[in-house]
Amino acid sequence: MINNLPGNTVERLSNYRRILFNLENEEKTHIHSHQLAHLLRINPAHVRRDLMLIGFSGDIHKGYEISKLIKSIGKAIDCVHVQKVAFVGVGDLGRAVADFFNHQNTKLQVAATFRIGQEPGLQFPDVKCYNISRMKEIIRQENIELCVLAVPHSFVNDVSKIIVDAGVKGILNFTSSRLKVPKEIYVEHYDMISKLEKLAYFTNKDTCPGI
Amino acid sequence: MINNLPGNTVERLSNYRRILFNLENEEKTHIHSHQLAHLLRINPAHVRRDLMLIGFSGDIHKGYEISKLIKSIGKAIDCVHVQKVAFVGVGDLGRAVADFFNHQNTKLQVAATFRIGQEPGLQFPDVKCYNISRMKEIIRQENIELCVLAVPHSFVNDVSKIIVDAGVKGILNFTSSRLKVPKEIYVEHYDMISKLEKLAYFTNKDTCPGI
DNA sequence: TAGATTGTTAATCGATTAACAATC
DNA sequence: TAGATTGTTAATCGATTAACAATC
Repeated sequence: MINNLPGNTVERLSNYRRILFNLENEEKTHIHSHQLAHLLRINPAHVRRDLMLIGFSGDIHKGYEISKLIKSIGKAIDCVHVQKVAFVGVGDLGRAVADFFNHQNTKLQVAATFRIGQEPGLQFPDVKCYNISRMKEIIRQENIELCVLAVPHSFVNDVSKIIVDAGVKGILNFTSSRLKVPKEIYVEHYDMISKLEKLAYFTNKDTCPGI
Repeated sequence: MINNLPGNTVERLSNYRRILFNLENEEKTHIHSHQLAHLLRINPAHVRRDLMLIGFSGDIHKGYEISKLIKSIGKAIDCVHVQKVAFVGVGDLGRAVADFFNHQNTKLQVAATFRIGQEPGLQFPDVKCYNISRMKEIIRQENIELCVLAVPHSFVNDVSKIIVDAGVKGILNFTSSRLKVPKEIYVEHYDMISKLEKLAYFTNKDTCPGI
């Protein structure tokens, strides 16, 4: 891993890789910075700069070699060991993510989903769904390190406490609450309510009576 | 509405308001910039600057008056009419969002959820769930303007075409695909895969062998 | 009054983009 | 060669934060 990458660069590298996987399946071997940029709706200079940060070089005529770039991104952002992810209360939205991780050969793997107050079952192919009462046990047993958390407001404190006690290191937080967790736990917060209100604002601002 | 607010400010105003609703329920009447900032883990200057942008003034001793601030945020970011939202393929994750909008008195309202290939039912209290085959019909009938989209990769193009044809103005896109929609449709993209890979990176970078 | 907070400008910080020499 | 692309620096842009006069 390369230690000092900005968060936004890491996200973009992840995006590049996902697109490169697809291109590889289409038998493409090389891609230019402006082509990759176009696919992601970003600036070509951005692509070149990000690849510069991970020390990857392209050919001035052919562009970047796709298979090597995929490996190079892996060396930059992936950990050597596989890391397991759990979805807590997320429901259907996690399915596409689980499909991607568990079929592409990545270092992340969706190991379990949990839900509140409902009989568990096999929610997605290859991923077991448990009742939330078994969460601590399963997280420890499976050595799960990352959680996507999306339980109702009234459960947030109890559930996040269990998650942290079980040894999870990072949480992607879809609840509208700020989590009270130790500062060594990395939390990424996503608030769908404020994103929807923002969306509403921008779809309205030219038509609604303004100031 | 105030027409030239930066997107980040709109998001923060939405967050302020949500917190203010809670404080109002606790019978609080006033709050200082540093208190609001603390609750959101941001800088007090940020709060004051955002409120300056919407032309709201506080009392130098008591701080900001909560009920008036809530109204003022509404005037700044809400449209005069109620806007309806649909969740397409989102599943359980939408529940907390639906609960919030449909119980707090906001200008957004979750009017329907759709799912692929499963018998529909009443998924959340007060929100009907339909099979996706009825989507165009229902969106038109209910005059739904915003969609949260989270269907599997292979459905994205067809479903987003239907959504746009039905007249939706904004899409919160949780699929990993960039949508091909007319440019007057406002799209906000959220990519859970890259967020998880970023989370993995930051939880690992100090312990994994680095460069 | 002394002390604290607001409103607002200016400084800082970081991320994005433009520019261009080097290269083939 | 002429033209195109890379790698990299410098400029730009926007967002955040510091600072402080004004106020009560």
